[in-house]
Amino acid sequence: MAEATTDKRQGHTRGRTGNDRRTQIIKVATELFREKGYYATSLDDIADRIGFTKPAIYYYFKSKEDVLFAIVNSIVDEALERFHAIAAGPGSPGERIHALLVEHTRTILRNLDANTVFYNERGLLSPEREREMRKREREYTEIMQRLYAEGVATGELLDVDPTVATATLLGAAIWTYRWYDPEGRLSADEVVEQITRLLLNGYRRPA
Amino acid sequence: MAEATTDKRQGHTRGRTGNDRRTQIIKVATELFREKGYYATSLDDIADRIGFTKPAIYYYFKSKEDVLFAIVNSIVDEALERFHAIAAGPGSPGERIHALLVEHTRTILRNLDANTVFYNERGLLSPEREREMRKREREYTEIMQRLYAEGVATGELLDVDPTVATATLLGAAIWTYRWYDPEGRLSADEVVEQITRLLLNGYRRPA
DNA sequence: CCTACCGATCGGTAGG
DNA sequence: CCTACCGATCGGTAGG
Repeated sequence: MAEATTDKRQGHTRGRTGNDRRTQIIKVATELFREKGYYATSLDDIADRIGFTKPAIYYYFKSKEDVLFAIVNSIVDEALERFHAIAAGPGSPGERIHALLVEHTRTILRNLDANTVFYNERGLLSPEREREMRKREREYTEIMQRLYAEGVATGELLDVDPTVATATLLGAAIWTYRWYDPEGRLSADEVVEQITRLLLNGYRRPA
Repeated sequence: MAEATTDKRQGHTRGRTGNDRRTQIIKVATELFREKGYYATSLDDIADRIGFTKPAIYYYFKSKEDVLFAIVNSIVDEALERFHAIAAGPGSPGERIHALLVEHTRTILRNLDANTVFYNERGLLSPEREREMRKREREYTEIMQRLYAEGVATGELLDVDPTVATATLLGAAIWTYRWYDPEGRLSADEVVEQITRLLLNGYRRPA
C-alpha cells in the first residue's frame, strides 16, 4: 500500500498536491507509529517509505511531534463530534449510551491504525498539548457521565458511580484495539454486536 | 520515596545487599518508565534518582531492556499464577470468572506502577521476548476462555463468543490502569466492586 | 561501583 | 524537495 506511490528512482513524484502529500505523510506515519511506536520511528523511516528524504517532511510539518499531533488530534475531533451528536439525539439515556458504545467501537475497528496510535502514543506529546488533549477527552467522557447519571436517576441504568461505569464501558470498547484482528475469524460488526450486548446485559445470562 | 536511600554526597551506600540494589533499580525504573515511558527514560535518569552512576546498573543488569523485562516478567508471572489457582478452584464457571475479575482488577489497582509499565511498554521488548510474553499471556486468556465456554454450555453465561467475552471483560478491568486515581474520591475496593457488578449484570438495570 | 569515553542514532537546519 | 551537516542524547564498555 505504501508502495502505491512513485519510487524514488523515478525522480520526483508528479501529480500530487501539497494536501495529498501531507495526507500521505500522515498515513505512512500512522502505519509506522503503530508498528514500531513513536520513538522507534525516525523521520527517515517515514520519508523512506514514501520515497523522498527527511527534510521534505519539514516542508509540511514543523516537527516530528506535529505529525503525531495531527494524527491524535483528528481522532479526538471525530470522537468529540460523535459524542455530541448522539448525546443530543433521541432515545432514553440507556439507548443513547448503547448507540455511543456501538459507534465508538465501530469507529475504532474501522480505523485501527490511527486509534492505536492515539491510545498508545498520545502521552508522548508535549505537556501543553497533552493537557489540551486530556481536556477535550474529558469533555466527551463528561457527556457520557451525565447521560449515565440521568439513566440512574430514572431507574433505567444500574446504580454504580457514573465515573466508574463510563470508564469501564468505554474501556471495554476501546480495548478492542489491542486484540481485534481484522484478518481473523470475526467480522467487525459481529464483534461490535457481541461486545455491546455483553455490556448491556452482563455476562451472567438472565434466568 | 526514592530519597529514602543514601545520598550520593554521603559516599557509597552502606548496608544494602546486591539483591536489595537490584530490587531498588527495578523499583525506580518502574516509577520512571511509568512517568516518562521506556525510551524517554535514560539509564542516567534511573541512576541519578538512586544516587549512583549509570555503569552501576550494568553490574546488576546486562542491558536496559533487561530492566524492562524484569518488570514485565514479574507481572505476567503473578497473573499466570492467579489465573491457574482460581480456574482450578471451587465454584461454577461464572463464579470463577467473577473471582478472576475481582482478583485481577484488585492486583492492578494495588500495583499501578508496574502494571502500567506492563501494559504500556511490553511491546518494546525484543521480538523474541515479546513472542514469549504473548505466549504466556495467551496461556491465561485461554484459561479464561475455556471457563467462559463451559459457562455458556451449562447455560449460566451469556452466549457470546468466548474470545470476545473474555477480551472485553478483561479489557474493562485492565483499563483501570488508565483512569484510576489512588488519590481520588473512590477507594480501590469500591471500584473493584462496582466494575465487577457492572460486568456481571450489565448497565441496564434488571426490571 | 566510578571516571572517561566511544559509536551510533536522530531531530532539525543551512543553503540551494 | 535534495545534499550535507551539526549538536545532543544515550546505550554500552574499558579499565580500574
